[in-house]
Amino acid sequence: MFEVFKEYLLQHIELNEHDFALLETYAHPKKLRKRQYLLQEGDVCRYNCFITHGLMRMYAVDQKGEEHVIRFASENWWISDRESIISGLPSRFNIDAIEDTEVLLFDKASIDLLMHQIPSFGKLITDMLNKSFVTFQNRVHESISYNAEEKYTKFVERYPAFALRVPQAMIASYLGIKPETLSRLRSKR
Amino acid sequence: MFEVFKEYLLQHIELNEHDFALLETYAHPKKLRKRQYLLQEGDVCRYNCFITHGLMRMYAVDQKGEEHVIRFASENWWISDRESIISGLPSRFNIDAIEDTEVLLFDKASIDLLMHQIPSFGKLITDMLNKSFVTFQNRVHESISYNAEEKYTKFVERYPAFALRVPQAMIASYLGIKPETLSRLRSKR
DNA sequence: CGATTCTTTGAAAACAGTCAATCTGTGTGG
DNA sequence: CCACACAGATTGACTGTTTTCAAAGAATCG
Repeated sequence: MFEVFKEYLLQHIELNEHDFALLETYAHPKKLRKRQYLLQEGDVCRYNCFITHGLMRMYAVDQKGEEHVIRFASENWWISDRESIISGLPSRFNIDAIEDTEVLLFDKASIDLLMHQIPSFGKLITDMLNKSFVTFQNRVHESISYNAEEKYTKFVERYPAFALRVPQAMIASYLGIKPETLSRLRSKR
Repeated sequence: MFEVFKEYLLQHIELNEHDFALLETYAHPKKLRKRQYLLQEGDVCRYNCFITHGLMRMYAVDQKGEEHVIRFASENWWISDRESIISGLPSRFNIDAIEDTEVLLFDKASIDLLMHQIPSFGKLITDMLNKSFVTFQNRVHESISYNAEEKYTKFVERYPAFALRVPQAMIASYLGIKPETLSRLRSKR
């Protein structure tokens, strides 16, 4: 489990054995079964979560009880409610497992300490935040610029793995359209 | 012009006169007339831009020549194409002034240097990135969860000043709807 | 298998977009 | 100061897309 994380780190930065040992000290492994919550609306998000295996989603539930998927995340991605971690306020979002999933959890204090102790790890985390920012900015761009069909096409191009692994209704939710609409635009080619 | 920036800094962090002097050294003031570009599609974005007076927008233009507003920014906000600054690649976006505007420009090297020399300024910039991230995440959330009328209502609640200062057609573009549609949903109350 | 969940399909209604014309307010040049 | 031009906003009639509700058909899991 930690091996996957080690691989991930090696692909981005250079670390010695001492750094790895330190990182491992603060990593809390956890296994989640399909449908199991990592974070539930109303709770404070305490962990930055690195996914070593599996697939998760972050979503909000509106007044009508409908779910709206904010993002998906699979192996070698981070997921958490940044807003809640930073502010210490209850989250408005849920995070749960779409498949059986294995993660490494790092609480806020650990991340701060590790970023400080291992500057290259700090840079990695900052780069990750920058990338996430750009990803969301692009998502906003696509969301306001394209119609349902174009959004779906772009989603499949960008995330072919998600298109296969995620139930269609959740993809529809992610795109901001109804499952019936997605089914229909898929069927006409 | 720098005074506005100084006020902004004082509201967030504590700095001594030496820090202010250093910041001022690297701040390049610039005046933009209404409709003037700060960044044009295809150019590399070289500056982080702090707005001291006025109002700007960042937008993309699609194949049909239609503009899609990614974000607005006014006094005491930062604007730039982060993706282009970081990567050094040409920007897909335009940034221009909606009103006559005054800004302070900081190139990438200056920001890096200042963040390093003045840790509290570094924290401010990081906090700003975190805030921007959360803002875009929330925008995605609203964009996939609400219909045209709800999006407009929330926009007015969140940005009452923009609702007054920005032409309606640009607000429509920001919300991902047509100007006629916005006009119509405004007129029924 | 049987039960549950996910997907597809149909018909009608609601919503948003298109195109064209008109209206409004602003600012400019004569 | 007026007349005009121009950009922005509104309105109408129509088209097209997406949602809604309901039912039936697959697929998956214990």
